This record gives sequence, C-alpha cells and structure tokens, in this order.
Amino acid sequence: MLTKAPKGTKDVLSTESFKWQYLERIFREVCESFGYKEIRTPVFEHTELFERGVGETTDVVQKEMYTFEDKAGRSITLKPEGTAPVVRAFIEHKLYSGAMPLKFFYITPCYRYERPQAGRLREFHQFGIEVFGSSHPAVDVEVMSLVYNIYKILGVEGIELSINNIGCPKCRTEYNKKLREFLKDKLDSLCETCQSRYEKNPMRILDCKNERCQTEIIDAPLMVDYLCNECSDHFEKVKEYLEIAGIEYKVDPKIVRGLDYYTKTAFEFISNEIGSQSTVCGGGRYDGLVEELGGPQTPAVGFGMGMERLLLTLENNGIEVPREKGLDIFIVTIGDKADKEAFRLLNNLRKNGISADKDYLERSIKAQFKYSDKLESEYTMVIGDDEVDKGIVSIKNMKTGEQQEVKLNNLIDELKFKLGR
RNA sequence: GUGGAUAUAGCUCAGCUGGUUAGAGCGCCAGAUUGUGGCUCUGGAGGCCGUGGGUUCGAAUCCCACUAUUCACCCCA
Repeated sequence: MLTKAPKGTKDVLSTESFKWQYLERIFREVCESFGYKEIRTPVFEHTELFERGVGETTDVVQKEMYTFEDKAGRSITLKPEGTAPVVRAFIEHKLYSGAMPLKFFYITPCYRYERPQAGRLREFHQFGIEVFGSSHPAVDVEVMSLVYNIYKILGVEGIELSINNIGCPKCRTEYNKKLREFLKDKLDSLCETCQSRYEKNPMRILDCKNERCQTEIIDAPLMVDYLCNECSDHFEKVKEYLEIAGIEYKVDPKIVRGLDYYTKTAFEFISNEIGSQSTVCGGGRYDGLVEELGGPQTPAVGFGMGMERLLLTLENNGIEVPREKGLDIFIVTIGDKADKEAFRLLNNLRKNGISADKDYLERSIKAQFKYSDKLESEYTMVIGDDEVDKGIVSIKNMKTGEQQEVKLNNLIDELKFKLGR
C-alpha cells in the first residue's frame, strides 16, 4: 500500500514528462495566438461552488466528488472540473468591470471519484479555455476553432466535431415537458437507467445505447425543433461561422451535456481510437452560470480537454512526440586530480549555457562512456592526469566518433561553436 | 455502484494435464578490449510465483476469500 500510488492516479515518469511538456507548450502557443491569458485557480474550492455551479443533480456532484472537511469544519472539494473555479475567480475579482470579452486558458489537475478505465483516471489533467462577456455566435466558433487548431498542429487525424444546441432555460423546460409527455406511456419499456433519467434529465434518454430504448424513442421530439427564436438563430449563426472557419462538423441532436450549466451551443470532439471514452474534448456555452454563482448576467463559452485522452489519441495515431535533446557534453574522468578539475569545469560549462555532466560512481572509462551514451550526449571528453598537466583534452563527437584535441582554456568557445550557440 | 479479465525478475512474458534447484528476451552490473560508447560474445546480480486460507504426500499450477491492476456499464474530459 505504502509503495503504491492511490487508485486512479499515475506517476508521470521522466521518460514520459517530455510529452506533457510538449502538449503544454502547444496549448500555450495556440492560446497566445488567439489572445487567451493563463489563469490559475486553487486545486480545492468550497464544496458549494460545485454544487451550485455544476448542478446538484449531476452525477459529478452526487457521486464523484472528493469532498472533505478542513480543520475548521468547512466543506472542501477537490475540483472536479475547471469552469466553476474560473467563474468564481471572475466574480470574486470583479473582472466583469474590465474590458470585455475576457479570455482565459488553464491547465489543471481535476479529481473525480470514479472507477478508472481507459482514458479515465481519478486524478486527470484538463486543458481548457473560457471566454466571458460576449454572446456572439462567432465566439462559440472561435472556441471550437482553437481546439481544431491544436489537433491540426499536433497532426491528429480522424477527430470529428459534433455540435448541438441544447436551448436556454426557457425553451429547454418547455421541451423537457414535451419529451416527458412523449415518454410517459413508454416508461415501462425503457431500461432502468433511463427510467431514472426520466425525471432527472430526460434528454439523456435520447443518448441511451440500449436497443430497446432506441426503438422506443425513434419518433421522440428533438430539442432542435423546439428552440426559441433566439436559440435557433444562434445555432444557425454558429453553423455559418463554422463554414467560414472551414471546420467540418456534424449536427448531433443527441449531444447532451452532463453538467447543468450549459446553454445553447454544446459540442464534442470525438475520437474513435482511444477506447470507450471517445470524447476527447467537450464544451459549450454557459450564459447563466456567472449569474447563478452571484455575478452579473454574463454570457460565456468554453471547453475542457482531457490531456490523458489527448495523449492516448496521439499514441493511437502513431504520432511521435519530439523528444528532448540529450546532454551537450559528458566528462569522463580518470583519477582524483582530474575529478576535481572536471567538477570545476562543469560549473563553467553550465554557466555558459552548455549542459554538462560527469561520472559520480568512480567507474571504468568504458562504463563512463556507456553512461554518456545513455544520456545521449553530443560530445564526451576524457580528462586524466595527462590532460590536466598539458591543459589539452580530447572531445569525442558521439554520433560520428571523431575525436579532436582542444586546449582546456578554449574548451567553452570551441563547444559553443560546435553546438552552434 | 454493477459486470468481465488478469496478477510469475526492473519491463514484456513462458512455465503443458499438480512432481522436487522457477525460465527466456530486454534492461542493469562486470569481463573479453589494464585510457574510449553503440555491434558481438561470456559471466553475474536480481523472484515470500499479489496476500491469506484450503485440497494434496507434494501447489506458481486446483478451489475459496481478500487486495491490486485492467476493460466495459453508468457518467464525463
């Protein structure tokens, strides 16, 4: 137990971390080019924030939150998603009083108590963005376009964008009423989960994979057909802007978001190659959330992307993440005197921006070379008594095997030249 | 919360229907090459065979329980 990471968590070892750094770098670059700024919020929040923000009836809140009491008896919850905390910060710091729209991105761990499976962990990492202050449909599309760009840059193929409009509180309650009416006398032939969905979230029934349920709902009314003028107008404009952006999409009237705050636009990017958890990115508009949490009425859009799932997608696309470079130079030492000289040299090299390392195990020359090879050093130099006395060392290019004599006091300039620094 | 699969060396796995010192490849360490890596060859270290119980003269192997991992459902990124 002591030497086992808790269920649903994973160490990112140094042999993997370069992939994360790569993804994070791409996110940051793309966000910067879209004018988004980073925001960092705490890993834990008051439980109430998620109850109110995500919705008391959602599965996330009802059975998946890491909730505990702190020493003063406050109920604290590890963030299960990224949006509510950003909205909280937006309200707390009265950011609505500044220039709009306001565009943020974040990279954060999230926590949900679930049974782990492929593409699903209890601690997972989410990359997301939020835009506050504009109800313009083009903003919805900008958000999707940012995701689209990331996939393009990463070289990910076979990801499909599905969009829907799930209405606003006004037309959705109207629609839910219609849907319940339609399902009322079919209730008995629906599967168990769908029966519980009937009250909680009847739209979800449309998405059921159970065949019996599917045949029952063939003629069910669809949200798209019951949108109010404002919502359906918004939906049409989103499609127009998607055309302008040149982003392929399909309308999927069955997309339903499991978080209560979504309004109007809901979208998903789906990959069919990473197992059952096919949603690689999900997002949408949430025009009512800021107000719900005590701020002024402020429209907003955003998305969240699971980084573990993105990594899976890359793997299954056969995309190799560029590896980090090896060491510039490794110093092989022979004897005590040389060891001290090498230690002094290391310091100098590093100060000059040349990454350098040496042996610390007093191993044979051969073993030191092997180790240098493992570190993927560009160069390896040998230093023993002779070299210290004469002030001349030989440096070996590890790719070509060529060796060259260099004066110790010229070493740094010579290396800088060779490395193109 | 529900269901299925799996658990043997650091990693990937073999070990047939129970039979005595548990194997391979890779990795690690060393030597062949006494101051030069990658290739090759040789040797070495490294296992409570997930944990506990049971059946048996005898269990890595069969049975049960537990734990962990994993996949799927629910739900979500």
